[in-house]
Amino acid sequence: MSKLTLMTSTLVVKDGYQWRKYGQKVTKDNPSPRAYFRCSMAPRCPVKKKVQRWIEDKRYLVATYDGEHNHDVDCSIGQSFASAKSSSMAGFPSPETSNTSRFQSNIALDLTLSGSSQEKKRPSSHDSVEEYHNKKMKIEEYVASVTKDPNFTIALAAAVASSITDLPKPTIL
DNA sequence: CGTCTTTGACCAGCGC
DNA sequence: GCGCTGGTCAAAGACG
Repeated sequence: MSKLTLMTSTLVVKDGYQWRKYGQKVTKDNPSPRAYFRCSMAPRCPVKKKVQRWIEDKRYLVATYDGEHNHDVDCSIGQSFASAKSSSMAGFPSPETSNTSRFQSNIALDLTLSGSSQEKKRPSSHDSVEEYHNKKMKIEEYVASVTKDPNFTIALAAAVASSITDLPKPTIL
């Protein structure tokens, strides 16, 4: 739950649009809760987005877009999109990608979690090394297929740019 | 004080 | 017709 809260706490995600969460539901096919978002940049924008953790690997987020934006990306947001505050939505496709791939699913790579020490993706006591390698193979397979997509390069560039421009400040605790 | 998130309740569609 | 499931609404609380 806390991870989901983390996921949904950021309103401006890196697809350049502003989203408002209006619901959350646990679906049958995926134990991870699915969150429902609406575009809040334009009151009449019919676009909806469903965000759910990928069942194959919960480090990844899957965002499904429904509809088409009837407005442009806010320039300020669109620009800050490259250097937006780091959120777990990192790796979203660029605004252009989102528009051209309307009515299609977009995969959002959760890059921040990959570096999270809290993530328990290492082989645990009940997670054999073989199983771990199996999962790793699946991920690599998925990555290989994704990297063939030219849009992925754009998304990756945006994600890398954001991580560079938003280097964590030295926190004094 | 205004905005946003959370979450339980409600509704509609679909399969049996 | 009934039950299940996905999607949406709306009230309450949290936060800046």
